[in-house]
Amino acid sequence: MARTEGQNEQIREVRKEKIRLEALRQFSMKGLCATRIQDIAAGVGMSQGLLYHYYSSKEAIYIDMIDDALEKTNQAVIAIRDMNASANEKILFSLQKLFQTIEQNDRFRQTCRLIAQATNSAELPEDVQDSILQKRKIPYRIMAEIFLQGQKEGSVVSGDADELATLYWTSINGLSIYYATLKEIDSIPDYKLLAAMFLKDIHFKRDSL
Amino acid sequence: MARTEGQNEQIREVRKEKIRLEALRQFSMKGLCATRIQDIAAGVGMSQGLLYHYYSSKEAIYIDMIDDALEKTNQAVIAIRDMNASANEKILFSLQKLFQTIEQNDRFRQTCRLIAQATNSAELPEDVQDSILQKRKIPYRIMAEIFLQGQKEGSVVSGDADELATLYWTSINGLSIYYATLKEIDSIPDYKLLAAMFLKDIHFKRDSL
DNA sequence: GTCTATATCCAGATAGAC
DNA sequence: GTCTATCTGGATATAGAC
Repeated sequence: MARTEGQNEQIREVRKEKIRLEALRQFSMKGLCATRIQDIAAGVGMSQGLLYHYYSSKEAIYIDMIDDALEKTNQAVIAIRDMNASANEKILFSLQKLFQTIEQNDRFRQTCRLIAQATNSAELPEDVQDSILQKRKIPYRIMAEIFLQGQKEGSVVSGDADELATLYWTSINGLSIYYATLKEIDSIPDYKLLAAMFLKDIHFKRDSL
Repeated sequence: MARTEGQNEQIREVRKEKIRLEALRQFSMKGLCATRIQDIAAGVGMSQGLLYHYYSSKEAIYIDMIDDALEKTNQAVIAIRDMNASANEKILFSLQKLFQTIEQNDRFRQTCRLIAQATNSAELPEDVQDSILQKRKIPYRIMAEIFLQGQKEGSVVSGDADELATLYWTSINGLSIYYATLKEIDSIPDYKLLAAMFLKDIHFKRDSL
């Protein structure tokens, strides 16, 4: 009995999701160049030729992963900004969430690692690289807005808001890359330590808790 | 007139240093796999074949760069630890130096980027990767010692010293990677902001300056 | 020490049968 | 949709002449 159109569609979707999962895993570890299309196929459990029925090239898979990762990051940070809360709360909440996700979510760590690699490695065509860099700027810009809000409210330390945002994201980045390389995560620092870079009275609060 | 042995030796040394410089530049941008031996040769201004009279393989160049980078990092942090000073001073001094070097020294940024890539990308044979990870642990261990000293002296916040060291290096790492990817560096945050994660009264000091 | 030419290998991508 | 077999290009590494 022949398969219906709908069943084929379903097979495609399931397969494609498996490819994405495996591609993220491997790309995040080895980067674009050192990851072989054959390894991804083997990881998924399909032949190497079949992969080309889902993606037109290795690069296409990679770009798909990157776009997805950046898009999700941007959505998340926009949601934080639009919270009805003080900057102080937004900063603490975002850091708490980020630390928690770094600690618990393997896929999130892989995503961070992938973004870091894509941003810091120039193995893509220039136009693609540029487009990545543009999207990458959004979280920095939005965090700067939040820090500005905090400075007006008096909770955030003085200084250039863009620089504070840089410090925020580069620290998160360094941390998530670090934990992405560990086999097992035993402990992760207190997110309030990072908050101490930005919030005036955080150490006071820490000690009084 | 034939060249003497000494002159040949000298040519070799000059050439080798040029190769190292160019290899660091390119590896730090594109990683091991995406960097072609031919590009390095072209960057140095020599034929591709000649490179093999200086190094036995592409990987050999890479490993040489990594070892050198890790060695220098370890020496630097050991020198900080052995300073005759309070932990408070050691932490502030090291951060000040690091920020200054990130801002001013192109080669240093490349080195950081290379270490980050080598640590976070699994494109090397496992035994080499392991040896890198071992050497990489030393700065973390030593910073933890300094934080312990600081906790005894009362200047450093409470908490697991290993976690503080992790936060210290991952933040530095994230920052240097970020600046390594920029064409031009206009401004870099105040190093005292980072110090606020570790030192109890840093915000007080900042405001009073 | 330096170059050009070449051997060798391997991975990305395609073709065609089932 | 899936597989095996194959084409093709490109990069590492070597050989041999100057």
